[in-house]
Amino acid sequence: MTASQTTDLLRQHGLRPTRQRIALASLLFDGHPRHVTAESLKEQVKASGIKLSLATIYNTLHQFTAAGLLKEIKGISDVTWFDTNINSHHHFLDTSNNHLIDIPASSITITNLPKTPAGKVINGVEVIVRLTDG
Amino acid sequence: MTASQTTDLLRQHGLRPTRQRIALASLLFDGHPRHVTAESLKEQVKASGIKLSLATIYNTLHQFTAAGLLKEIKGISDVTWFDTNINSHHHFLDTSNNHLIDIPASSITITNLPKTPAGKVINGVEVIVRLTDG
DNA sequence: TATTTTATTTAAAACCATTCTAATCTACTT
DNA sequence: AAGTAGATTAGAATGGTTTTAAATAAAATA
Ligand SMILES: [Mn+2]
Ligand SMILES: [Mn+2]
Ligand SMILES: [Zn+2]
Ligand SMILES: [Zn+2]
Repeated sequence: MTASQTTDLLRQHGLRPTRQRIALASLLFDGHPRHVTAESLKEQVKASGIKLSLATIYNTLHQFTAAGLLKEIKGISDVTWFDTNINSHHHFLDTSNNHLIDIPASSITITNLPKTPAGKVINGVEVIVRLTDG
Repeated sequence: MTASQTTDLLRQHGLRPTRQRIALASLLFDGHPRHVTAESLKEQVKASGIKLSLATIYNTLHQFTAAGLLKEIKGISDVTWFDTNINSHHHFLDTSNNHLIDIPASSITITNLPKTPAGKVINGVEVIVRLTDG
């Protein structure tokens, strides 16, 4: 993607094409799917000779997410949960009150799973069904 | 569960039946399934008039987990991930290197899902397939 | 273009869940 | 009862993330 295409993309999403956003957008939206953390992106940025603050990386990742350019992988929440149900099962996560409700393992079927990468083995499957009010 | 049954349970799992562990075990293993965080458990403990430190709650939750009495709900990891793939899809999480690999949404089927609680609506489904070496 | 307005960036501090440290205390063994 | 290994604790440290507030840059206006 050229610099001017990146600029257009940002403008189309209501974001000023600053030097920092252009740098991050051109790293992120190169056509290949990517999964990044703020730290991993900071390292890529550093490797490419650009200097920008970690706060800007966080700001930008959240702005790109709000604009629909990225999706945050949410997981269960930012605190560690412990479960007295030690059998394999899954969860509803009620985001209105942060409560978990069990879903029996038998409710979920995995079909056509891509083959696991060579030398790897499946260690567990965790399904989170997110609930909101309404 | 009586105090002596709780004591037995702890001993059976190689844990000394201390006052603190007995208190936490009797709150946790009352026969009803529970999902707790260190903070939520601290509040229950406090409400029941027992005094013990947050460090002990963390220690005990991890010891109970190591003993197989609890299961930790792991989520994706302790850092926030952002994904350039904004379509609905799922992930392998390779725990040996903390890398994510996409799994198409079509690979996962949900069947016999318990009915969503009244007034709630499903907002998203996230599946994490955990991989280890071997 | 020069000026003004508004949004953005940044370093540093704050935040918050969790872990660590090291001193004290307790359960078990002899 | 004494000794020892293990457990608890307050408080400090850690690490990812957010906030603050001052400096800078982009857009709008003249
Ligand atoms: Mn966030
Ligand atoms: Mn843990
Ligand atoms: Zn559960
Ligand atoms: Zn993905």
